[in-house]
Amino acid sequence: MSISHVLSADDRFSATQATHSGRGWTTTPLSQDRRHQDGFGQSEPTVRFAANNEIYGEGDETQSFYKILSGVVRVCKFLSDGRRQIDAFHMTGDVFGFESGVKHRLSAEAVSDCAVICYRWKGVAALVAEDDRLTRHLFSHAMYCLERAQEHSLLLGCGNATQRLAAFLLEMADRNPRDDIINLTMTRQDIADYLGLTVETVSRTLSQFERDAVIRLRTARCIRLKNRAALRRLIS
Amino acid sequence: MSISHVLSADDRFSATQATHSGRGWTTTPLSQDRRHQDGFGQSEPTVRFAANNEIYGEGDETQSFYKILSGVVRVCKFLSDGRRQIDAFHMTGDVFGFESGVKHRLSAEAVSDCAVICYRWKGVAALVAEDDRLTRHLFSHAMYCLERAQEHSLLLGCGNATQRLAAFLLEMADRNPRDDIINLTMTRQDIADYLGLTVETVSRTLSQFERDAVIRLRTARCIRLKNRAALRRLIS
DNA sequence: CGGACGCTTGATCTTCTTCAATGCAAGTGG
DNA sequence: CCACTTGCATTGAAGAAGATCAAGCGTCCG
Repeated sequence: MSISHVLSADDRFSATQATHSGRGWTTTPLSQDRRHQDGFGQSEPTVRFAANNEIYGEGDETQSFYKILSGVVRVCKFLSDGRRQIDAFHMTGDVFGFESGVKHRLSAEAVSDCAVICYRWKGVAALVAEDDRLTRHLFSHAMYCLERAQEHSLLLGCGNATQRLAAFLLEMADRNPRDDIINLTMTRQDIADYLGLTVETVSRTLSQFERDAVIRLRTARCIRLKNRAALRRLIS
Repeated sequence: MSISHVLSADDRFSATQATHSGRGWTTTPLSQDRRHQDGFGQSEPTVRFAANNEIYGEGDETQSFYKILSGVVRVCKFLSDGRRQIDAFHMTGDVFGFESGVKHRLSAEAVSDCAVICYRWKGVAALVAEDDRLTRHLFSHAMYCLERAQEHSLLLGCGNATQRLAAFLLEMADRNPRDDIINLTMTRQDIADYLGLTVETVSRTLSQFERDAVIRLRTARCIRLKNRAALRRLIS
């Protein structure tokens, strides 16, 4: 336990604390309702964020990184012309906000109501100096993030709208392999900003998938995969 | 020295070994003409690759990672339909081929004739276990690569052709800040595959930059930046 | 010299974006 | 309970950016 559990995706805290009680969400980082003993020599606060609230902003100091207990988070960058690129979606068990610089290069926002553990730290150097075992964990995590970032580049560089959405659906299905039902927490706009497309194109492409009997749109946010193989064939 | 120099971009070996003597390049990983004492407890071979030769391929075992003494390397992925996405270009001093998995997920090829130091290893775990100081270096390196991968995603997701090329030129200029002259080692096709465009669009956009007096194309591969500010304004 | 290769340029076609309208479900207030 | 608002999603029509197809051009090198 102690340190190593920080980065393991499926520790027991995720399960026990995931249940949140109705309303009562806070709009700014407060409401620490329970503290974890986490091997950092101090207890770590659980913080809740309401949907669409900022967890940290571009330029904020990197005083903490986070682990999701429940909910979905988007990490994104805002451009001067108002557009937005979403770098990644993070779900229960994921660690995010872990950057080596003094300031965050990206923002993080709650897609849905969220509960996260907030790990305070004093920069990579300090952390690494005091604990080699943790270093190794964070290291693996960095390499994992790197792989995912590369895959994302690949998708954006090579794929057309159809391929991007196929890849996106498979990615979401992998995250939550409960039969073939995907519960999208994010809006079409979020998906568009993640895939470098427009809302309209996302919507049209999903509709086309449904006409082709590849998926079933039970509701806009609840999708049933009817033909995974067809999706895989699209990206190949 | 010893370990830390492995990942420092500007160590003295880069300079002394960069001079290669005309022809005589090998087509496969051989020709170790000098060995470095590198703190790994064994000497590290210098290997040379001729332009367009493969350094490692997708699916090859990750037995080594590399540091460039001279030349340019592209790290890329080939798609089933014959297309190619270039993930990154690496130049003198850069480390590449460093992956945590058992097999390489990408290929690496020499863009120009290259000389690289080849560091053999037995996986991240083993390396990390035996040397904490090295771990920290590799860790920083991973975080640096992650940042660059994220920037690349951002570019591919949000930018149009003009913005992608502007960013590319500035990136190249930063790498080799010798006045305002950029010596591109790579072909237009390489650039296109890096930016998710076609050769024609790359060529047209560069021509447009020249018409707008933003750059001067002294030759196809030698570009003079006449108005850096204008390029920066394009990406903003 | 001539062929190969890489680069540029033009004309056309496709795909995605943009603009605009409509639909649809949830929440609110009279 | 029903009108009304509001936010998100879908759909259509028009436009633009980039891809594709097709020549040409320059340069390097045998």
